[in-house]
Amino acid sequence: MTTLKDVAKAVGVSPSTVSRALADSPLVNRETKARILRAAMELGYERNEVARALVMGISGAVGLIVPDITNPFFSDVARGVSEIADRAGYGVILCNTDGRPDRELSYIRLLRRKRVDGLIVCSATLRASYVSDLAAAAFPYVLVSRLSLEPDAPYVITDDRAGARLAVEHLIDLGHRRIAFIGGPENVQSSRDRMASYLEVLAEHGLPDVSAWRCHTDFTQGAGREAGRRMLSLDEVPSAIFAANDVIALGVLEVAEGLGLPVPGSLSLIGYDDIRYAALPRIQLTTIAQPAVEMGQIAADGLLAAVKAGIAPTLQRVLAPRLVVRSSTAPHSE
Amino acid sequence: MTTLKDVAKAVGVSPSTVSRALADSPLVNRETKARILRAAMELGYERNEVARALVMGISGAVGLIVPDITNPFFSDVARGVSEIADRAGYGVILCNTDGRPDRELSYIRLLRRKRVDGLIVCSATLRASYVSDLAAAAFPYVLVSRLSLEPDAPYVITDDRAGARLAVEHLIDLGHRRIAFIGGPENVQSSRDRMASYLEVLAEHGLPDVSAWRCHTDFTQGAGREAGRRMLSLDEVPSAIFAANDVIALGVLEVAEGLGLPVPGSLSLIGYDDIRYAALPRIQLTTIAQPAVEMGQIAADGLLAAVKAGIAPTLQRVLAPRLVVRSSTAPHSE
DNA sequence: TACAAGACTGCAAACGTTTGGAAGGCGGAT
DNA sequence: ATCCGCCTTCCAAACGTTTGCAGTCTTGTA
Repeated sequence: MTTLKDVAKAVGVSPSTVSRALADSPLVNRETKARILRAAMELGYERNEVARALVMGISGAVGLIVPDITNPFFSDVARGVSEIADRAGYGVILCNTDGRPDRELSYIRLLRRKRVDGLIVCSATLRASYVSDLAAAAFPYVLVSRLSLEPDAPYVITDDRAGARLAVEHLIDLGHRRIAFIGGPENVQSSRDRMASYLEVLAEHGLPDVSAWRCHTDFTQGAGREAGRRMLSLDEVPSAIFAANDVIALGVLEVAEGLGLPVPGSLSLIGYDDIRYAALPRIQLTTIAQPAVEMGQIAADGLLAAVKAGIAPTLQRVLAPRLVVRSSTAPHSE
Repeated sequence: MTTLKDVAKAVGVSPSTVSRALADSPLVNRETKARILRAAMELGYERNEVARALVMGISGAVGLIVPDITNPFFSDVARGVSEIADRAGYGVILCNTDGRPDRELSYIRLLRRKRVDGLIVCSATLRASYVSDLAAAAFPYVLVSRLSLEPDAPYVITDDRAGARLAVEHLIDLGHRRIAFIGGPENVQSSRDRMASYLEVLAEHGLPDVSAWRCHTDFTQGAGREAGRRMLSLDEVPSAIFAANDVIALGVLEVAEGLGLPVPGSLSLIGYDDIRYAALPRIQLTTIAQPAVEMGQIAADGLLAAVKAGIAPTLQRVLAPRLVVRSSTAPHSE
């Protein structure tokens, strides 16, 4: 690879002049600048960003930590982050944790060793001690869609309690009284919030809390199938299920139909996230929409702004979830 | 951040000794090594990978260039790449090109400036001159799922002609004779191959090539809707559509049902890729499966092996596509 | 003629590592 | 007593930039 020095030698100037010329500094003569630019082009010079990062103390990259890029919600977030980062000339380093705290931690370490300029974490579990470490080290980061216990961590989330409320109240409005909830992992804040809100709304309407009708599980289709199968083969089967995300809901949909329980005929089903595939005509899943791409954009924006200003990100943004009624929910008739 | 020097000072040795100790070199005394390790721990030392990258000439990162991470096929590939890269301690830098050649080029440049150790490109268009540049510069890269014109580029693909043949022959076996094809972008090799194979199989069976029944478009749902709408409002409407990927197929599915053409009752529909959502009970899209995660893994494996060995990747792997018959295709009855 | 100012350019240090070679100390063999 | 070799450690250069400071040269002014 050709270096600054090579260009300098070719033109007959010092490396520092080349550096300045390429940075378009007013300190260097127009004509020399032109000669340098031409030579750089001819030699196919490409600045070595790692050398630059070393001296400048900035790497031009941010880390993006997600549980699973394969989940449409997170690929949307990634998309949003990537758009903003690109525009600012930053690279995005992608990490999949599968929700495992040990992997989160080792990723964080890797990324910090790589001296990324900031971190976007969509994977935080509740007791993610590394989040406090980040805060303590004044390392720039933003949490997306998942909170940790760190008191004033910067974040971009939607209001999970409000979202869950929308979902459960929608089912109640339709006349359902046997409403089940399939949550995500217990150590994920948003998952707990949705559960809490579910219980709250139930109580407000004088509906009983049946423990067999609620559970925590994983945010995957397989987990949805499993939990769905369990609940739908209960003696007293729920007439509606609120799943903590769309992927789980699709799993439930699968087993419900398999068990001869048409949706929404015999079972109303509502999801969360409004992933793209929830809108398919054959699916038409009623759900709570979260603006995933936008969340990624906002997080990246906030992070990069702070990084550039050399301060810690401060944004704490709570977006409003939105009920999207499609045809996986129907009035309860018995 | 604490540096090697800080640790050295704390222990009372030279930085080089610390460096060797942390690399577990046999050149340093057991006892000193222990002291150094302890001090490093206490000081919270984290090696600066960018400094290391500068001197070692390797960055510990690979670039992954995809058209759109939001497309399940590519998020699966990303997943596969990420798994392998992680295991080897490499970072993955994600780039979305939206299929635009200018963005591909600028990403390649960015990544080369960042001195990534290798590149996995899922986004190559046919005349991607940068691919030849990579080859010329002996820069390690692997093409995934998309070929360029570069003669012996390393790649991991599935046999697109065979896949398309499976699809079209399946439709013909079902008795269809009015078979349409909605392709991807014309400048994408796999897209052209599928088209070519479609025409070939048609000819082999003495079926006419009706130009209104085939087109190139984008690999998106919107494009699928549009093309589908056009073809399904023709005077002579096809009885079966072969879409060049599942995302397009889902778009077609959407408009077909909207136009009162039940699938597979009035229209048989077959896709390509076998994305996760094609298997949903409500969707049950017949399709040609490509092992996306595995393709990512193979590509990353081959790339990293070559990078470590200091040679150019040589793998040219053609995987077999597989027909997955579900219920979006049915015998033609007229 | 001398001097100041301004416009360029070069020198050298710094960023935090790795690593080849030199150097120091020590024990054992001659 | 001398020498050799081994074990351990250090020195210094190198990776490719950026940038404060100092230097040079030109030009205009007193």
